[in-house]
This record gives sequence, C-alpha cells and structure tokens, in this order.
Amino acid sequence: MADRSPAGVVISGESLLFLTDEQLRRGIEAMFFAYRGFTADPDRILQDYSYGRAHHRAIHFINRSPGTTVNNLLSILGVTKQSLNRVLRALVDDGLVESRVGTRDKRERHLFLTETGQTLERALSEAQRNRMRAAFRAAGPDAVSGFRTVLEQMMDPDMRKHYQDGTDGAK
Amino acid sequence: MADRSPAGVVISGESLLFLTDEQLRRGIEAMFFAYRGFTADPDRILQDYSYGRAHHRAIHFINRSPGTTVNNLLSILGVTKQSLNRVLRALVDDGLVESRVGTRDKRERHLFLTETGQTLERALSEAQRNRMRAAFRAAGPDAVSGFRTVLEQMMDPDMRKHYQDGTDGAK
DNA sequence: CTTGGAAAGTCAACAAGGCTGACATAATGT
DNA sequence: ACATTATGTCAGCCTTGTTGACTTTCCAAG
Repeated sequence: MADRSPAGVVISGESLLFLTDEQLRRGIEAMFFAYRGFTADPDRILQDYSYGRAHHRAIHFINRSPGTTVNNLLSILGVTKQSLNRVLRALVDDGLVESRVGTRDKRERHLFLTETGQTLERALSEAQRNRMRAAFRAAGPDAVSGFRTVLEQMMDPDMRKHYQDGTDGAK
Repeated sequence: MADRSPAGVVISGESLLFLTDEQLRRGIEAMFFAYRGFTADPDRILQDYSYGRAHHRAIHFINRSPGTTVNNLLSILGVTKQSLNRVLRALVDDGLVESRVGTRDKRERHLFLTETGQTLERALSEAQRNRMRAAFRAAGPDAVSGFRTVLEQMMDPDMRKHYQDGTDGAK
C-alpha cells in the first residue's frame, strides 16, 4: 500500500513529496476536467429555466444561510453588487427569492428562498449531490478525506472562512 | 488514524460511507471555493496581457500537446469552433501561437507555441503550480492521492480519456 | 475525374455575466 | 447635523459562450 507506485501517481515513503512539474500539471488538469463535470448536471437543468450558473450560486448560498444579507452574499461570491443585483432581481421578479427589509437594520435586505425557489434548489443540488455521491463512493472514504484536505488548501484564505462556516457543528 | 472523526470530515470504519446531504454540500462548496483559488493567480497575470481564461486554456493544452489540431483542442475544451477560433486568432495575431498547415492532411492546422507563447505559458503554469504544490505539500501524500481519485471520478467519462492521455508513461 | 463530405475559417447576431463609474435613497452611527 | 453604510439602479463596456449560414480547401470513394 505504500511501496507501489502506479502510473506515477503515488509519491514517496514518509512525508517528503516528489512533486514533479508533470505531476502538478496532472493535478491542474484534474481540477479543470472535474470542475466541468461538477457543473454539467446543474447547467443542464438551468437551461430549462433560462438561468445560468450565477443564479445557481445565489440560490445555493441563500439556501445554505436563509436570511443572509446582500453584502454577505457579495463577499462569498466575490462579484460586484451590480452583477449580483442583476441576478437577484431576476430571482425576486420570478418569485424564487424573497427579499425582506431588515428589522434591526432597515438598510439590509434579508434573502430567503420561496417555495418555488426551494423546489429549484432541490433539483439543482440533488443533481450535483448525485454526482458527488457517486464520486465519493467510487473513491472511498480515505480519498474523500484527502480530496477535502487538498481543496481546502487550494482556497484563498478569505474564502476558507466561508467554507468552514458550514462545519457540521454549526447547526 | 481510523476511529477519530474530526469535524465531521472522516466518515466511517470499513467501506460503507455515511454520506449525509450536509457532507455532500460541503464537498460541493469545497469545489466552488477551491476552483476560485485555483484560477486566481493565472487570472491576475492574464489581465496584464488583456487575455482571459479561454486564452489560458488554449495555451495550456497546446503546450501539453504541441502540434495538436484544432479539432482535438475543440473536443478537449468543449466549446464551439467559433469560440475557440476567436481566441486562437488573437493568439496567432499576437505571435504566441503558430498554426502550421498539416503535411499529411492539409486541411488540418497544427498548433505550436512560439517562444513568446512559451514564455507566457511558463509564467501562467508556474503561478498555478506554485499554489498546487503548496496545497499538495500542506495536505500530504495520502491526501493528494485521494484528491486525484475523487476528481477523476467526478469527470465526465469523455473527459477522463483526455485526462489519462497525460499519464506519465505516455511520453 | 467527379463529387460528397470533413476540416477549417469567417461573418453576423445574440446572450450571460463579469466589470467600472456615477448616482439615488434610506438608515445608521457619531 | 453629517459622514458612512447598505442597497439599488442606469449606462456602457468586455470576454466568452451560443446559433446559423456560408466559403474554401482538400481527401477519398465512387
């Protein structure tokens, strides 16, 4: 389990990694091709609603944190307010998202998915989870753990906190 | 090493995975945030050249397979020839890519990076490799192996062959 | 040798979704 | 009172994707 070296994938013995440019290049392409697969299923669904990935992202994070503010969403998504606003306006107009004026601070708008919004969210995330689940099952528990460890290291530190916000303990 | 369960990440004992929707959602967000980090460094460099990610992708795969044809590139990148052509034209006009008419089949164009093109390629891939290397080192060899296993499972089968083409043994 | 079809290039038009800049409004905090 | 913050909005621009139509070049089969 430690001394076999199939196809240049496995690295070395103890903790020193032999990272050739070639191996790094393979990691880069893995990210590229996998991300395409990762987005493929939701993209197909979104076409039927004539929405794009930007709408999906907004829906995802509103669903994750109901009542989140526009500003919070902006810092997660890393786009301009004009870009986000265009997307949110469409979702509100179409009745998928509700925007409630804040009670404590009336400048803020708190965002929620409506019933309709939740329905689309479920369709999108179910498709994406199915692929993720299949990949996780085929890869096995240790691989899943490694997958998450590497991805977390790849994030910008600012984003890492948004990621960790969703830790299981939080609920 | 097998029975500890830090922060809901590690799964279970033998080979049956407890994959809650919550854990899958975390995997989904990991992909989202990590991909942003993954592209951040090259994106910054590309701005100086007023190129975009599409140019980066073309440059990457031409560098990986010098002499590749337009058609082959199309099937890897999964865009329309019109989209790719726009990008290639810019790169050829700017002297980063050379397009040679095929010798056997003169309809085909074989693509190569010029010296200038190779210089930009090195700058882009070095930035991207640096982040990948740092992530791999911080995560450790086992995590790297798992990372690759999961990502490969996440790809569409059609793409998996393009990924595997780059196996070490191939050269 | 003719002809069908594949490979490539090109033009036009369009849409999504980024961006900047400028400006308006309302509420908050000092 | 005043500066700041949160949000929304208008206008315009860019990249990168799309479709559809059309041409040129060339290989290969009839």
